[in-house]
Amino acid sequence: MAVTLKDIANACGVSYSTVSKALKNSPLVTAETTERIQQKAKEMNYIPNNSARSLVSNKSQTIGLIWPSVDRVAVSTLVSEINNFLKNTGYFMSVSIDDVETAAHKFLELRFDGIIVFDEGEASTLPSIISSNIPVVAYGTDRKLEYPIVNVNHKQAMVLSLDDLMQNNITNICYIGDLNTDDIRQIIKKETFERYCKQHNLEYNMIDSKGLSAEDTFFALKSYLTKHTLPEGIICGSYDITLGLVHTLKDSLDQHIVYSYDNVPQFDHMDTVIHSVGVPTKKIAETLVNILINAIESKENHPDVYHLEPELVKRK
Amino acid sequence: MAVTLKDIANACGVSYSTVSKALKNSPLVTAETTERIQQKAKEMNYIPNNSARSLVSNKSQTIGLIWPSVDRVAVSTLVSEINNFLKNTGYFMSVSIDDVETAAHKFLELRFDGIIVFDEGEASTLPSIISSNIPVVAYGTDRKLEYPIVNVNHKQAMVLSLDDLMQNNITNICYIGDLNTDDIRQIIKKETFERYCKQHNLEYNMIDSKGLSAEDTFFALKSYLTKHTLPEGIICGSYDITLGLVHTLKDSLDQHIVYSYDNVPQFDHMDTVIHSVGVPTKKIAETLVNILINAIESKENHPDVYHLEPELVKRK
DNA sequence: AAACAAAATAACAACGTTGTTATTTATAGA
DNA sequence: TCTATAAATAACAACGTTGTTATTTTGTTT
Repeated sequence: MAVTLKDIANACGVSYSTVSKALKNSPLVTAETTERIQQKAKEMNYIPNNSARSLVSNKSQTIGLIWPSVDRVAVSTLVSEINNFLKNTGYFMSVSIDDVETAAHKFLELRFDGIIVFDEGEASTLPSIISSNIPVVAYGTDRKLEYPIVNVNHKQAMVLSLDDLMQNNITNICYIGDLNTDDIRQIIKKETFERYCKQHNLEYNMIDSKGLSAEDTFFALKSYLTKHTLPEGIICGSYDITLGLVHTLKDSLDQHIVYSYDNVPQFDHMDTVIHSVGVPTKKIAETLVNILINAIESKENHPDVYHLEPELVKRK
Repeated sequence: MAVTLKDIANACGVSYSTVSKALKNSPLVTAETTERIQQKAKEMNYIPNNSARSLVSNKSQTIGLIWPSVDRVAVSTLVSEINNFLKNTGYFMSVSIDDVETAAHKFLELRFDGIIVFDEGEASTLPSIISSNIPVVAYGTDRKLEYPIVNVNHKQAMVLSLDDLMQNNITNICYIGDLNTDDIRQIIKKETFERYCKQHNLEYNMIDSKGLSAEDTFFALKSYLTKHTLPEGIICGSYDITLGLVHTLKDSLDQHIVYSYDNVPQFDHMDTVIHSVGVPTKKIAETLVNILINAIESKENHPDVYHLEPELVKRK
């Protein structure tokens, strides 16, 4: 059985409430006894019981992150950064790869202090019962929810890429992305691309990557290329889709000018020149964490939509 | 404030202990009142408090998984499978991407029921204080620890590949893997390869991928190929390393016969022919979960070493 | 209708903490 | 030495559950 405050109290000949205070360096306990108690606690390998703590203080110092699509490479970078920021703020991050509803429900049972969820459209919307019981922040798209959402302005990212293509007089272009999906982020990319092209009378087409993974894209492109060719200018809907493109085109990639969504550090180390648009991963992570911690500490959860402006990073 | 048993009791005009029993479908409460109470509980959006439960029952129905290297693709498949098996057994999986010691300590504070840890050598060994307080199972290598460890027999996997190469009369071979590391799994691969080649008088060399990621491998190979060429037979130390090789060789890959560690489903969908050796991911996940759940329910944690035998999957 | 057993529900202690209140001990001033 | 005060420590209630024990209600038998 695990060591409790009472065990330490007995070993030290004091009451357990004194032990509790001593371990928290309370000024109510003399320095001398504090020292003695802490010494003993370490010696006995005392590990505080978070359940008991949480019960009385309503705090667990833990944040739940809901990440149903573990296999996406681009996202793992973001998850890593979020973990770093949370750690600096004194919170522990617990990740669930279950579906949004299951994960959120369990996080509530565990009385975690907050939830970060990757919003991927209707399917991942948290019921209001949940969001009214615990601070939630979503990373996602343009829509308004019952909790704050950090939006990386996919529209503007698309416009940045297209403006740059126009400036380089490349008018024969395509967009490769997940075209048939509920994921609003993907819908926005597609629609912005189409609207822009029509407005500027550009020659364009859109290629369905049939999914968001590199693998999906690889197969989709392989089949597409048996009948068609790719235009000079290419915009890819995500880092993983870009990987799929690179894998498909191989050596002939340098005949194209490629722009990719997701401003992840990986692009800097690639051997092929690929421009990228997006908000730097660190910036996204920092924003998500700040909003959530603020909501927890102020006990106010405003369902605001935060817009982070993307940057175009051009590479040589 | 969250709804408690007391709130439901008041709303129903019964005592809270009756509510507790009713929600657990205890035969001590009449079917009629059980129905009425469950109805009300749902209506009031009651969410049980795991902290209170855990305090009295010493169970959290939650398993902690320690996964410090989120960026490895091959591992994410395994993590996914583990989650599935745990869910079927009635446990929730909470993932931490913190370092082993930090994560394990927090899992203990949270009074989780068990821990799964990816053993990557000395640096990831759990102190005995921890393993004596909670059932632990490791996924890793050949060594004996204070808790059970599932070993995928990397030695045998290497022998399988080499035997197959010999049978095909390919005697000019190389191994691509992480050569300078503490990770015992990598050391075993390297040493087994070397010993086998010497014993059979094979012409061989070993190429350092300088890391375990596809990216690391890509750069290492790029630089290696400026001075050398690759032999016909190639054995890659992991799925990610193989990805790096594929990315580097591109079209000239079919001049080689490639064997890769990690028996992940991804290989089946690749366009290039790559043989793979390893224990199927599902098998590993199932074994890990079974051992852990057994240890939890029997309250006995034998520090056994489990050997899973790898399979060679040849592709056309 | 009284006596009893069985069924249903209520009351209570415990789990390991924290924060508040009560008690003991030490320190000082007269 | 005795009181007044401050400092140190102890005792206690509370958090939301579960499982055990106590009490009330219902039904049956005579």
